[in-house]
Amino acid sequence: MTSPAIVWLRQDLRIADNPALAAALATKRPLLLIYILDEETPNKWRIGEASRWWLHHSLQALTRDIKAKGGDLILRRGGAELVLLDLAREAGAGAVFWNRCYEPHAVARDKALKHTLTNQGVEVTSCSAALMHEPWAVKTKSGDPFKVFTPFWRACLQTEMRAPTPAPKRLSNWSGAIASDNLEDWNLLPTRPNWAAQFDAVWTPGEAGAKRALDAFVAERLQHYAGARDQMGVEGTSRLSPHLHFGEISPVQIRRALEIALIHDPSLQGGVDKFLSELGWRDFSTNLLFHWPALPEANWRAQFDAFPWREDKAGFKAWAKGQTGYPVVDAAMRELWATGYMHNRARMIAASFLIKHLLIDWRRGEEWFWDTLVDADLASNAASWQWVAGSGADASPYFRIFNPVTQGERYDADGAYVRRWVPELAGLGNEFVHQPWAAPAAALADAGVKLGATYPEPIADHALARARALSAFVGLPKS
DNA sequence: TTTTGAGTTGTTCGA
DNA sequence: GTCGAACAACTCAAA
Repeated sequence: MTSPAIVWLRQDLRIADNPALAAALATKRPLLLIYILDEETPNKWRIGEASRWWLHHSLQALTRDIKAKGGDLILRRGGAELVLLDLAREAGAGAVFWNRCYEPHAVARDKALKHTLTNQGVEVTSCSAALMHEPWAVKTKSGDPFKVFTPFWRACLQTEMRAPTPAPKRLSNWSGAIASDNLEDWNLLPTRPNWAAQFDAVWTPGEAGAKRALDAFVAERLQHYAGARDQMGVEGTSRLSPHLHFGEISPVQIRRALEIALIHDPSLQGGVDKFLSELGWRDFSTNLLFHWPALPEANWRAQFDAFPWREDKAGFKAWAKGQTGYPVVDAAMRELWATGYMHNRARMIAASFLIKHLLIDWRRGEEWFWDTLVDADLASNAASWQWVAGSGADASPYFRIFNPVTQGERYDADGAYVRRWVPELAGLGNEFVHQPWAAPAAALADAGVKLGATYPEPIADHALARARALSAFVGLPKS
């Protein structure tokens, strides 16, 4: 019996355009496909609760897809390095393939594993699959990684990108007997209470679901993406982020689909350019994490180490539960809780509120998002929170403090977003739905709103909070 | 080495 | 209601 090639699937839960899988198939060895759930290796950024829900369904879909092509997916739980070495020994594997991850712990783990396996005579091949460009492929003229997005993206656009690989027709499975865990035994799904009850209606994890989401986006929303992406009450965004995070679809596949759509309809150019640059931000964030591994834990700009963050347990709790008294902030946080997702603009508004109105450390927000987002991604999450805080690369200037009322009126003008997620305010007219405290008593009574009873009073005064944040930022040491 | 132009997403104030 | 300026100074990237 020919010794098998192990394909270790991680954040690449797809069959099409999976370079590691394609490379393994090209060796003509029989395949041993494995996914490892590692809850043993110490890691502050272990997979969050909402992401566990996604992972369960994604693995279910992947197993189905692999079996349909004559293969099988082996599930194992434990410390990833030990599990993989054991499996390689058990199966007498001659080669191991994986697609690269870029989180600091994954980079270190993979490097050690490659060394050990190679010393044991097992050939190791790692591939590029998750990004448009590897983090070391796009550099400034002086050879340093970019710290500003726009020149980074310009350089990306001038750098050759790999072509997507087609889906294999058959997966030649290794015939040896290998035990697999039962997915159900991993207890990835929430119970008591099942807070993910609404997730099913919103999401279809898996490669087929990702493809459908992309097709629907291209057909229905790409045309008006550049403007509609900011409207919180409208489905104007792609909602591909969780599919991308788990690797159910790749940015290279997406770019190919956009190029094809563009050939048929040149008027899509604006939407295509805008959406590609959003994928560029995903690459940029991963680059930052790769080159500055402390990004999730430490201020990228060290002068923020002196920032006078407040301890405010009650404020944090009100924020997390969507009870701040600012309708658009509360809608955002409740959308997150109900669906594991938050609209992009709402993320900026909610994050700005926590950091600048409540003066709570961005890392508290980062942890909350990590646990509650189905698209939680170490690089994007850390880079984006630092961007809002002003402590990050190419960050928002300190005086940019979102006004939740103005933002609501501009990007949720008809109040649809607030009414959907904060139904106790649904009866208020458009002029007060973003600022119920300004409504006359009669309007509140008509709408059945009792401030402080059916909906909270604002937990911070915008003008005061803004002034406080500005003075805190001005007090920071220079450079 | 020095210089130069530019830098995701905003708000407020006053004319 | 609308519009432009101020909000600061710094860092980055390339010439």
